Amino acid sequence: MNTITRIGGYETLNSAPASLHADVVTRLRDYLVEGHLLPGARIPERELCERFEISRTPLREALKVVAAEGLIELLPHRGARVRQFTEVDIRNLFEVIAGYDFVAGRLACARITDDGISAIERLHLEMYAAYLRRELTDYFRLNQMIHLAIVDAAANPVLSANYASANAAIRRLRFSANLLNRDRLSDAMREHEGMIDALRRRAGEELGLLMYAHMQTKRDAVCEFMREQADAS
Amino acid sequence: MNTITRIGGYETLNSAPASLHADVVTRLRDYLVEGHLLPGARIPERELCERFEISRTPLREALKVVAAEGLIELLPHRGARVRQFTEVDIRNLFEVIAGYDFVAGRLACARITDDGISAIERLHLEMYAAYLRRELTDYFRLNQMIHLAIVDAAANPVLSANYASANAAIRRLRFSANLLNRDRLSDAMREHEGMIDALRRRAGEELGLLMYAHMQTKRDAVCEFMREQADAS
DNA sequence: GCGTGTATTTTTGCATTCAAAACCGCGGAG
DNA sequence: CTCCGCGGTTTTGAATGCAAAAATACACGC
Repeated sequence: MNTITRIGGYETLNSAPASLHADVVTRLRDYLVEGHLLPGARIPERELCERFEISRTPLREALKVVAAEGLIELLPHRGARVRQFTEVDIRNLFEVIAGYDFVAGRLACARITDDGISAIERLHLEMYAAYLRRELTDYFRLNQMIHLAIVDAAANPVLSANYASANAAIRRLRFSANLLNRDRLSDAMREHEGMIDALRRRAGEELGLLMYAHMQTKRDAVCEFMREQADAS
Repeated sequence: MNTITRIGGYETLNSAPASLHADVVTRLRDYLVEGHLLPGARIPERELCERFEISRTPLREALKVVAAEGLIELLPHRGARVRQFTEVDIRNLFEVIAGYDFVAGRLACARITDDGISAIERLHLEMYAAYLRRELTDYFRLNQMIHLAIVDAAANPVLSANYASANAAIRRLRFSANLLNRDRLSDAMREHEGMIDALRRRAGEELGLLMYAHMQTKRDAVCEFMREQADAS
């Protein structure tokens, strides 16, 4: 028998067969992150009930939770809408995520195993290969995996949960931004080189600051991209 | 007429007459933070319904949201319990909060007005006075206000919301820890002196690192306190 | 033809209902 | 005496129902 699946207490990351409620929250979040609904679109309660084969009550509970996470917004008597992130929203999110990366870098150096370092080095090499081949999908995926691996190495479930939540909001956006800012890739690669080096030396303070600066740079790149998009339209 | 009260999108901090749902979430959170229920205690659904004069549906929606925040945990078919924070939980929370403080310090220096700095300096002096008089309640309250003021000065609603949420979990605990670790107060005061000085010079990088280190120190003090408490029982 | 006021439909928010699972007290077996 | 099992009660989780608000359709006046 599996262990009890606690909800709250940051245990929802378990892949255990969670309760219906937790399951619905996860499915709803994924559905949104995968971009089936356009930003600003009304969320069709009735339709999602049919899709998930549940009644309105559990769906509405999930909507409130996802709204609290910031993926959607609830307009009184007007239903739920897919959150429209402005440039300022994204900027704010990146600044918080940069803080998570800072903490992750510091703690990871203190807590990661040698095998953990090797694993991240391998990911880094793979990412470098993808960079050379200009395979942006792989590059992006590996990039994400490296950051996640460092966050996980910090061995702090609270950090991991918050990081995941904040990232959900910007995942899609970041990909498009990377796509259109190819020229930024070489800088990002250089920054990653430095990060891996600091990790290898377990220089926590240095890694933390590097990761923070790295995310601030990304923040600026993404925001610039958003402004271009906005101007174009 | 008042503006629309958005929920999600981090607008819930507004003091606007929020929807019933947002209101219930706030009341429930406050009720928990104020410590009316002992950690580990079952949350009496029926009773809270009567207290808040609502039916079970909106209360249960609020329970899921507060569970996602980590204040309570939901045990399938066994109801909601007030979260029992272990020493490890608190340690993890403090590490994340330290990250928020780091970001807040950096951004505040870049964005705060001169008047804002003056206001914080005043709070600092008041806190110093409370420290000299050993008025711990005031000291603690002013301490919190200073940290909050710096976070607000960062002008990042995402940061503010996350900070508030993380702090809710440890507010009570931190107070008891301060109470019993009087000898740590002078160190804390010295650290605060340095922070105010860095803020005055708008030395963001320095302030960020000072605040991070300050919270790490607090983390250790609180965790030590928790271990003592645990050993004593 | 276009804007406006009104009636109808739909959707939302909450209360209530209902089945199922957990709790509880008690009796019996080991 | 302790442990297990069993029926009744309580509590939980989810579906449904219902009133109110919003969206929509539509007719009327300009």
